[in-house]
Amino acid sequence: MKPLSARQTRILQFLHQFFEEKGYPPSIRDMVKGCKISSTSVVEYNLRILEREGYIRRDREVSRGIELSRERRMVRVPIIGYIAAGEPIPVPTSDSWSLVADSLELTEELTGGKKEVYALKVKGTSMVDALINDGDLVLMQHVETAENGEMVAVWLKKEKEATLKRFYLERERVRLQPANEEMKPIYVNPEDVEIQGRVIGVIRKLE
Amino acid sequence: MKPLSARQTRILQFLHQFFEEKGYPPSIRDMVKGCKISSTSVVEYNLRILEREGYIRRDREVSRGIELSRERRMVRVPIIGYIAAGEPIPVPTSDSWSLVADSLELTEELTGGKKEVYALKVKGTSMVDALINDGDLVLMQHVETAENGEMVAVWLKKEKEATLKRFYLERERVRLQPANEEMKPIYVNPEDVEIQGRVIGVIRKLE
DNA sequence: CCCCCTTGCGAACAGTTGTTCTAATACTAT
DNA sequence: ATAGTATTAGAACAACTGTTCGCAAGGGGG
Repeated sequence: MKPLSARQTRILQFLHQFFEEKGYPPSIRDMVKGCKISSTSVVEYNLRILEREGYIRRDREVSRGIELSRERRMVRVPIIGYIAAGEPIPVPTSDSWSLVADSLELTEELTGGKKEVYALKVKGTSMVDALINDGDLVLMQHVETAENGEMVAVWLKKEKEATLKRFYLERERVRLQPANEEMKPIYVNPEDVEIQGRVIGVIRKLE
Repeated sequence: MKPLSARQTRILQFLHQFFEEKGYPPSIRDMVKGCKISSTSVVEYNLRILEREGYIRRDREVSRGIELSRERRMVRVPIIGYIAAGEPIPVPTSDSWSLVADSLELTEELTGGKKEVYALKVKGTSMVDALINDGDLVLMQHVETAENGEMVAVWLKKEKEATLKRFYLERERVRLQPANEEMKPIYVNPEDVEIQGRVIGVIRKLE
């Protein structure tokens, strides 16, 4: 993307502002007025550049046929339960996406376009070594096996404990590494590890 | 809201679908074609009803002047810079919302409807005591004074250090409490504290 | 200097589009 | 059935709107 001229920046900014305000795109003559430009052809000229540079998409010959390029996709993520040290980790079922009361609305920017993302609310401060606090929301994707280095939610059968750690399968053992690099990893037997999901994000809301 | 007729439901559904697909609202004649209606006046007639019942908002005499009432709760949050232990904390300027290259799109669910929210990217692991990791995004709101108990970004003048802590003004000193409750607070002189913003959220994206 | 490219300007054209009017049809309650 | 309301149909109009064309001003390089 080449840098935009002052006029192009102005038009792009007006485009966003108008759309935000009205809910539909401006006409070329709206832009003439809004950006204090003297002719529609100047706008037309600069719109071509904005389109070529990928800032907008246009449908020619259609009034207000401008689409702002940034993705505006929203995803509704169900909060299917709580995650706490001593309790089993909830696993999504087929109903999860339809029958759940509480949910969270996110952009695909946060879910990375992944499918079947769900959220768990953290109960208690047992996950501070993963830099996760009481009340945080953990974005999860259901998997049953993990790649090395991925942050996963695991259930340790012997210890009867749920935890969030980075997963590394080593020779005959599994190394679980806390997100906080200053803290020491724990080593467990592979049979003791039950992978419940992959952590793809953390959201903390403060009041 | 009265129940909608089949035709009105059809139109409303087409409206959403068209908008989702194209990024701008359909014209009345688009709806005629898309909903297999024989006349523009029928669409006009039903649009009035949809407007009266609050499903849409219209700007009369404006082509494609339709705004969908549901879900328009997206906010673009500029990432105005980095926050690191030894560097001053960036403060938003009036340009921040228009001239920033990098930005984040969020729902108002996360910003709580607050105005002038911006984001800072965390550089380094110096904020682990706030349960914030390298690469995390901190959602901020610009304030110059803080209420007791709020999580704030502060610049400690004497120590030349940026940090995120809960703020408590006590008799003659300021107590800065890490989010991790197991860690001890630090006490500083009020003159040494420069409040740069209020933390309203934390977002961590994992790959 | 000239040439080429970018950018800006004004006007005109043709297709698009919201609106309105009249008439017809369907449905409901009395 | 009858009156009244809700809905549909078709057409015509005036304004809106994207496009295009000719022209000109500026700027950089040969």
